[in-house]
Amino acid sequence: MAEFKFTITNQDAASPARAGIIHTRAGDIKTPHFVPVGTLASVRALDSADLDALGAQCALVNTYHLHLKPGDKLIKKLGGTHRFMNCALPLFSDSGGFQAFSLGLAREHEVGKIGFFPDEIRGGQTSTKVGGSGEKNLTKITDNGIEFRSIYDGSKHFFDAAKSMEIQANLGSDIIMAFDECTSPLSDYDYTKTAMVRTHDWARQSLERYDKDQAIYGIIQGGYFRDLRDESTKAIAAMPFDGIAIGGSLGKTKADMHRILEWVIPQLDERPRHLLGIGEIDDIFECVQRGIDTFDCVGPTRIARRANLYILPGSGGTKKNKFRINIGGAKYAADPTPIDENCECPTCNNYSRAYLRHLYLARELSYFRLATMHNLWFVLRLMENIRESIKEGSFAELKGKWLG
RNA sequence: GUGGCCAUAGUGUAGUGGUUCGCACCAGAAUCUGUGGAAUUCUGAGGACGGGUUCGAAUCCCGUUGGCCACC
Repeated sequence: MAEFKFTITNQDAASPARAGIIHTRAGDIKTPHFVPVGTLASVRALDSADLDALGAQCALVNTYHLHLKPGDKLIKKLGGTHRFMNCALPLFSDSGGFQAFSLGLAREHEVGKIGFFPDEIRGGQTSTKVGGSGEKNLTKITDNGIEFRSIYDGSKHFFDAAKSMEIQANLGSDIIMAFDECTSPLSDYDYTKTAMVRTHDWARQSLERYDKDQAIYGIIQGGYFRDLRDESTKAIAAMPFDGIAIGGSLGKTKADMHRILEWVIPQLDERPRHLLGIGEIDDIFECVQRGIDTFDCVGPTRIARRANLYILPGSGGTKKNKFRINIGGAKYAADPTPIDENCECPTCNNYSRAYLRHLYLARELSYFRLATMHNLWFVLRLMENIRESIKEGSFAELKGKWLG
């Protein structure tokens, strides 16, 4: 903790956006920055050398998943996560609290963090699982902690703040998260409040039990309820965390999410602010503008594996998203150009859309790496441009250029 | 040449004398936000050809064509 420090180098004049440097024991992170998610001590399809080559400054690993596989004690025995995955970059770890949601109500109701109801987002497509006949809830949550079922064998695993801190200490990550309960957009006020209150208790317990050589972020909850967000902001900000994360359900639309940030961020001091689980292209602009320093999100890497590759606005794009093409599309079958003409990533420097489409359809494993490298490169370069623009006072201009 | 078997979507197959032929792959389009899931959703196209039996045939019968197997 002594080695953890956040320096704000530039404050945007027109918005809460800011550029800075998070100094961690494992190295610096220039912000705003996107944190690639490597749940199982690996950003899917990439290795640690790829991360360096792409210019990633850090990564995020997961407590629940690594506890189950291969086990945090084993990782500790092997010298910690950095050594285990041969990655020197600063590592964040999530507390496991998100799995209260992802393995719980999210599974049951098929909803995400931003709770568009499935019928709304799917444009009339119907699913037998929509609305609540989904899969089994693998969690049982009480004020004492969360009982998880293993996704592998159904065995029971109980997490409380102490356990989460112990696991994260074993993992040896540099920035850890306080144990929390992430709620669903379908949760009502009373439930969200109950979850928030125990998250605050767990935050205090986390502070008592964590490894003081690590830096720790507290997590603000409260869903899409203004008074709960206010209460949670006050409670978490009053605790001696090194940084503040904003978690939980972010409402039903992106506008709701923006509003939540506008409620919360003005009440925060200068500690680094992390937005958990968000990171589409437009979100990055909107949230940086509202004062977020770091993001983690599976989006760029997951959609890459599922054929969606980023392109600059104005160079095509799918009907609904001008930042992506679907490389599986028939129109790319004979396209000799790179994914994006202006991209200098290792994939675009060497391969055509036609080739990538072929690899995708043929289910060649190389596709996953090439696609993931491109999307990650794309987002990381975007973050670089955003940092630069904040320094030069041209953030609003850059945002306008991208979002139009 | 003789005998037998077979013919259903681009491919491989299921099934029944009676509303719009089931499935898989495939193809096309989409979804994905602190990663359970190289996952999910939607869409597409079908009974070789010619006769016959029957109220009704993709289903039963005959022939043609094509394929497969065995024997000579």
